[in-house]
Order: sequence, then C-alpha cells, then structure tokens
Amino acid sequence: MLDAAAERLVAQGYTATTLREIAADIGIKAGSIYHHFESKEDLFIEVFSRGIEVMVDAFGDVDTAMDGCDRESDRLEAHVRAHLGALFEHGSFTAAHVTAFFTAPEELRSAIVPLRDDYEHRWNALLADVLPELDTARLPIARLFLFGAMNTTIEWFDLSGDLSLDGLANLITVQFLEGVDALNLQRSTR
Amino acid sequence: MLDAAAERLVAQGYTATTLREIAADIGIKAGSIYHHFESKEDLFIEVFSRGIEVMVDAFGDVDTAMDGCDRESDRLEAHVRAHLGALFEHGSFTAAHVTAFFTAPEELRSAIVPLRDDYEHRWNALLADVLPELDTARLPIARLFLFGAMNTTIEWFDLSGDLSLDGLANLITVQFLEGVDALNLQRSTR
DNA sequence: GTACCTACCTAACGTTTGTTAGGTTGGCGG
DNA sequence: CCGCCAACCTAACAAACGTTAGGTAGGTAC
Repeated sequence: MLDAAAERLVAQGYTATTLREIAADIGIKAGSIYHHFESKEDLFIEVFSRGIEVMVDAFGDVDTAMDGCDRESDRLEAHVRAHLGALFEHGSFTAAHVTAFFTAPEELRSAIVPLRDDYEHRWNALLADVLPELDTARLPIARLFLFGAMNTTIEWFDLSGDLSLDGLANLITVQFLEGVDALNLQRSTR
Repeated sequence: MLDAAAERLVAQGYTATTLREIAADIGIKAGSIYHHFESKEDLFIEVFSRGIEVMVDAFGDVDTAMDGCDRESDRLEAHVRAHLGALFEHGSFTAAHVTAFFTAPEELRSAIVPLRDDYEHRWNALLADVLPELDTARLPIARLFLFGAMNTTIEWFDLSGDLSLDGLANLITVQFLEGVDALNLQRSTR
C-alpha cells in the first residue's frame, strides 16, 4: 500500500493522488485506508519518511563498505552511486520524495524537514572530507550543484537504456570533480 | 491573471491550484475566467508556453549581444545568467514551468513538449560550440547536468541573500567547466 | 462456544472542484 | 440615442474529494 502510494506520488504529485486510486491499486476500498492511517497526510508522511530512510541507509552502507578506501574520488563516486540506487532501485519511495515533496502541503513538509537536514549534513561532511581544499563557505553550494545533477536524473534517466547506473554515477562524479571535459576521458560505460 | 496563475503554480502545483483562487487573486469570480480561456487546461498551457518563451527570448538576446565574443566560457556564463534571469527576474512564468510542469496532466504536457525541445536544441548547439573537444554523444548528458544545477536553484536560491545572480551564474559555469575545485578561485561575488 | 480483534466493506456526509447557462454592466461606434 | 460587445457576475450543476459511522467476515485466545 505504501508502495502504491509512492508510485502514484511520482506520477501525479500530492493533490492529484487520491485515496480511492491508491485503494483500487491494492484491491481495497478507500475507507479501509483509515484502518492503517489517520489521514491522507499521515499516510504520505510515512511515504516521504521512508524515502529519506532509504537514502540514509544507502549512505550508511557505503560509509562502512568504503571504510579503508584511500582514493577519495572513489568514495564520492560510491556515494553518488548509492544515492542513484536509492532513486532507481529500491522502490519508489525516494523517487516519490524527490519529485513530489514540494507538491505536498506545508504542514506535511515541515514534519519531514528534520530528516532531510540530517541527510544533507552527512553529505556536507562527506564533501568536506573529499574536498579538503575547498573553501568551507562554498561547500553547501557544491552539494546543491551535485544534488541538482543527481536528482534531476529521475526526469530523464532510463534504467533500461544504454547507460547503466554505475556509468551514470561515474559521469556525474567526474563532471562534478573535474569539469565537463573530463566526460570524454571516461571508459565507455554500460 | 496569467501572472497570478503562474505564482499559484509555483507555490502549489497544478491540481492544488484552483480557478477560484486565481480569480480571487485578481479580484474577479471564477466563472469569469471562462471568458478568456476555454478551460483550466487551456489557461495553464498559456502559462507554461510563456515560461518557455521567456527563456527562449533571453537566450536569443544573449546570442546577439555576445556575437563578437571570443572567450567561449564568457558566452556560456552569459547564457547561464540569462537562464537564471528567466527563472528569477522575469515574473513567475519560467519558475512555474520548471517547478510545476511535471505536476500537470499528460495531455497538457505533450502540448508543451515541442517548445521545450526547441529550447534544448539551442543549448545543445551552444554547448557544441563552447566545448568542441567534447564527444558529441556526451553532449546531451552534459546539458542535463547543467540544467540540473541551474533549475534546482529555485528550491534554494534567494535573490535577497548574499549571493547575486551574476555570482551564481559564475559559480555554476566554472563548476560545470572546470570542476568543483574551481569554486575556490572565483572572485568573491555579490 | 464465546469473546475479541484485525481487516475490510457499505453508504453516506459535507465540501470543493471545474464548468455552464443566463443575466448585468459600462463604454464605444454610428 | 441606440445597438453592440467585451467583461464581468450570479447561481447552480455533476462529479470527485477526504472522511466517518456502523456493519461484516474470518481468525485467534481462552
């Protein structure tokens, strides 16, 4: 049911997604939803929360897996790959969060913001490690540029296309670190 | 009236924006809207179209103004500045387009897509000029990364903050061309 | 077997939505 | 002064929305 709600969110946004649709998707009636959640808002708070949860978990997994890694650029790329994985491989929760978060009412958003902030702080810390040369004042902006590149991929990237998620993560990382010309040098990825 | 509709779109998305709200914003009643547009869909097609129009015009202006420019990076930065200007300085049409386009129903979107494609082609041509070294197969991806960085600024950039639009355009451009470390070297902008 | 609980259903409620038919107003052209 | 038309209004319409009250089926506990 949360899955169905997340998928509808991605396709239609918050207001256009109706409880009757979600109920129909999983073969029950709209009223029955209220046995599990207090309201529409309550349901979608759970969906958005899981969206961040998936991201945070993926981030944590990479942190432990890459513990003894000395090449900082590889560590960054692994995290980029994990973020993209959360977007495309672990259900629609994260995708729903990224696409539909700003279509949700203000009260709902403010309940989610603390979780978002936590995730952003992790990225700030990571970037501070990977880019020790970078002026710390520019760090949040660098993160926002990177997030922009990563998150807008849901509007165009196709998992079944010629480019794999590994390849995409590699391209995003090298462009971010070394600039657009570095896209040439990369191994032709699949 | 189109302005009011665009502003509501930015704040609330397509479905959450009601004709009664728009009417109230400009001091008329909901039914009167139908004297100017055939339907809600019709009204928002016009809003989205103008959003692209503003971008395309801004792009064209820079093209003529930068005609005799020899530094390609300056030309790119001017176009980035123009795109950001369309987002933040010329009403809410472009902002509405970027934030709410995917919250609109499919039929409406497909009416707008040709205009979008035209604008994207102009950017592809520009990037091909600015980056002659770049493998043409990577060109659309480079554009998508750049668009990602530019368009997500509406979620965080504040015109009244410490960073000016000129400064932001400069930061985006150098990060795009030379990588994140180049953010350090830039003049501290205002 | 009785009590109970979870998971669902039916049927409606009040509200809001896009939309429409028909009426009113004010200004401009002749 | 008359006719006309654009711009607006009123008042309602059917449909769809989130939500709720009350009922039912099936399983588990004792």
